[in-house]
Order: sequence, then C-alpha cells, then structure tokens
Amino acid sequence: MRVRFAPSPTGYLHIGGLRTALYNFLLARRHGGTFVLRIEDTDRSRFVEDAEQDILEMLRWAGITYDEGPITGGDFGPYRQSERSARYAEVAAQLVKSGNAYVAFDDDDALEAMRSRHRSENNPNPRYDHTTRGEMQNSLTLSADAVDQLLSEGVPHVIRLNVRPGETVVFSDAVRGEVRFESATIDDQVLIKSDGLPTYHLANIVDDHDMGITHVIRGEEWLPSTPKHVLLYQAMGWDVPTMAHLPLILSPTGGKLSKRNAEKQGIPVSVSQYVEAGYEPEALVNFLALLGWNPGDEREVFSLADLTTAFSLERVGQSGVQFDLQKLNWFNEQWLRSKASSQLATRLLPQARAAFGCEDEAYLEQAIDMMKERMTMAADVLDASYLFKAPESYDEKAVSKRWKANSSEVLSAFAVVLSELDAWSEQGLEVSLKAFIDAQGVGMGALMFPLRMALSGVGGGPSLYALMALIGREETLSRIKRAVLTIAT
RNA sequence: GCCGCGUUCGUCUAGGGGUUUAGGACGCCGCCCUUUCACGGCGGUAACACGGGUUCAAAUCCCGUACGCGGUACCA
Repeated sequence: MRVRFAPSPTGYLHIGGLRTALYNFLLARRHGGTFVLRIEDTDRSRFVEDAEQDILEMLRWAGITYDEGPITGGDFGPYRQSERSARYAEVAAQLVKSGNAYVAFDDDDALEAMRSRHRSENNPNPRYDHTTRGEMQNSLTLSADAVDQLLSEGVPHVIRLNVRPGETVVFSDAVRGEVRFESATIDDQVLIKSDGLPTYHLANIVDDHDMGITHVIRGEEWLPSTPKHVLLYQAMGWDVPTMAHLPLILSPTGGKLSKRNAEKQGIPVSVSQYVEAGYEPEALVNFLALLGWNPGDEREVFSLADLTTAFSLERVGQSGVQFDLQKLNWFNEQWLRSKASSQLATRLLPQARAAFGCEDEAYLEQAIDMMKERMTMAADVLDASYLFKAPESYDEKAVSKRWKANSSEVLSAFAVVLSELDAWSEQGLEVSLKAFIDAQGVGMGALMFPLRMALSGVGGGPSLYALMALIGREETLSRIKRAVLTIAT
C-alpha cells in the first residue's frame, strides 16, 4: 500500500488538509504501507512563499511523519511537481497522439465569447465540451497544417482532454460505493495550461501512477472531477487506484468552512492558528480523527498510536461534518490532564517569566498541579494571576455578597495563627485552620470566603491550603493585611 | 440550470430488516461530593427530513420530493 498527501502551497495548512493527511497517515501505518508527501505547486499565480514550510512544520507538530517527500527524498522523487514538468509534457503528448487530448488555441476572449453565446438561464455556465469545441480554435477543428503553423509561430495554447459523449464512467469509492457519471456531462478539462505547466488533474494522475500510489484518499470536493481522472487513467492504460472521498468539514452552522466564513464564527482554519492558540497536538489530532470517522465502539480518547491500530476506511462516514469548537476544547482538557505538570511547566515557563517574572519552574509546576483540572488551555494557568502575585482588585459582586461585618476581624485573628504556625504545609494549614474555626466558633465559610478573597481576589479557584502552601507565609500574611485594609474601608 | 454526494438528539455519532422504551460523547439543566470554582459521580433534556412502496415486520431496502453540501476555472 502506498498513499499520499498532496497539498498545494497556495496557503497555510488548512484544518481539513490536516485531517486528510492524518487519514492517509493512519491507513499507511495501519497496513504497513508507505506514506508519501507530494507538493503540488503547479499554480504559479497562487503560490505562497512560506506555505510549504508551514505544511511541513504543522505535520511535524501533529506527529504525522511521512516516508517520502521533499527534503526527505525517496525512490520516486522529485516530490515537488514544479520539478517534474518534463514528465507531464511527455504524457500530454502521448494523449494528444492517441487522440485522447487535443491542442486548443482559444484565448480568454474567445472563451468568454463562447460562454456569452451560450449563456442562458438554463445554462449559466457553458462548458468547453463536445457540444462547443466544434466552434473553437483547436486541433479538432483546424487542419493539421494550420495547427502546425500556429504552433511554430508560438501562439499560446493549451492541451485539453478529449471527452467523448455516450460513455458511462464508473468507479468504486471506498467511502461511497459505486459512483457513475455520464461522459456527456464532463467538460474537456485543460490538462496543460498555456504557461506549459499541468493542471492538477493531469499532474495528479501522472504522479499517482508514477509514484505507485494504491489508495487516493482526499476530500469530497474532488469527487466531481474523479471521472476525468478515471478517463485519464484509462487513456494511458493505467490502473485506477482505490478512491476514497472524505466527508467535508463544515462550519458550525453547516456552511462551507472557508476562511472568511469560519473566522467570522470564531473558527480558525489554519493549523498554525491552533498551535498559536495553544492547543495540544494530541487534542487536535484526536478531534480531527473523530470528525468523519469512528471506531465503532464507545471509545473517544485516542492517541496517534491508538488511532493507527483502530483506523479503517470502512468506518469513515459519508456526510459532511460540522466543526464544534466546544468538543475540541473538551479533548484539549482531556489531554492536558493526562500530561505531567512538569512537562507543562517547562513549556509555560517563558510565558510565566514574561507575565510575572516567574523564574522558578518547580513553583510553576506546583501551580499547574493545582490548576490542571480547571484548565481548558495550558496557558489558562497564567490567567490565574493570583498564583504569581497579589490581587490588585477584589471581585466587587462577590465581596458585597459575602464579605461580612466580622470578616476583617476573623481574618486578622487567623493571620496571627498563621504567623505562628510551625508546619507551613498543605496538611498543616488545613489542621490549623480547622482548629481555628472550632476555637472561634465560626463557620467554615466565615473564614474561607474572606481568606479566598484576600488571597486571590476572586470567588472561585483551587484549594486554599494548596494556595497558601504555594505562595508561602510571608506572601499570605501580606495579602491578608492588604485585603483587610482595602476591603474594610 | 446541470452533474454528483449526502440527510439519526443543537453538534460528533452507534445502530444497516425483528435484539430499540433508538445507545454513547460534547453542550445544556438538576442532584450529590465540596470552603469556592472546577474535577468526579448520578440523573435529565433532545433525533430516525417528508411522502410513497417492498415486507408478517422498515431508522435500517427501493422510488420520489424537500433540504443541505460539493462541483460546474488555463485554482487546487
């Protein structure tokens, strides 16, 4: 088995692209096959300089490795289409020779003229096909001499697929079963553009054949052009690989997950944006894997390794799937909790340093330990600024609701106990606090709430015993003192 | 317009003729746990697009309609 991911460097890696890459990768790993990365850079006008680099980086971030590709190399290289032009020209020439393709000289104006001649309400998009090619300038309508003449004069031209009407093109899709198209509904696709470079359709089938690709797994947007590809394989006498068209990822409202549309709804489309937002790679991979595929049982949390043993094309769904950020966040929480605090601390230290001047990785690790079950994103720990410095303000609503007349008094009395406490530890603090409220005859809340407010400035958060143990005696006393002064007045 | 693909809780989905009072997960709501907020536990909310047919029996098979999505470029 040989599969490939063949992105076009016309933009940064898209979330849907990552899923396609993932499914290809999983299938290859599952079956001991080979995963090829091929860069389809035949569109000079939309080429984005650093897109290829982004694609490579994002795959690496996600943990998706490939066996052959640009940089990596392999026996079927080169792996950038811009470096394989000669081969496409050769195949195109063969197709012309066998009558399966033809040369066409029509420029943009001629094309538009044809379209406006035929355009009507019932035919808003006239095609260059068997019904219209007879009225155009091509090697089917011109004499051989005229064609040679134009070619020798260097007149710009393209090569088009010669689609004969009256045939039914049938292929079997691993996800959808048998799919059929009438050839009369297929246009004479441009194979070689006037700049001499191939279109996707030609380059793709040539490379898939030459690289020995056995399974083509790609997005559903390619389904309508698959009959053209089948025709091309047949014209060259090549085997058609197994086709599998994945359901499209839709926006949360069901529309296309286009950049504009999605970002309006707060859904980033570039993988790099998820990296920047701080998502765990395992979470994105896990979420994406389940978007259009399921294991058939009730498991939901999968590592990449788990996925490689569970994945199969048979369990890929057929209908479009809506992107749900909340579910992604849930996966992120799951993965965050499974990670060692020490690992997260190492990662977050630079940010903690920038925000709070925190240089102590062990301290950060303890802070993460107590915050882990409250975090959606790793960096959430840094939002709890009270872990690193005294609160600058106190939540007014919470104060007015729960700061009582005796709160300052209780707090001040407890501060005395704290200043004399021998065992400054989570357990020691808990013991002394409980002894204190017993002795004072006050309720737990009468002390806990003012204390929480003094230490954190907010109404909710981690265990106060843990918090005091973390920030230390001096800081605890100073925060209490300050709160008593600030809130009481 | 035409061509293609699709349609089970709001979302991701299981189920593919009788096992179904249609199961799980996210979300939401409630209860419990609890100093708080979370975590966790328990419970609840909520779906077979519609119409025909086939069959003793249809969410499941067939046809039609509606709706959604994709394609209809010298983009990929």
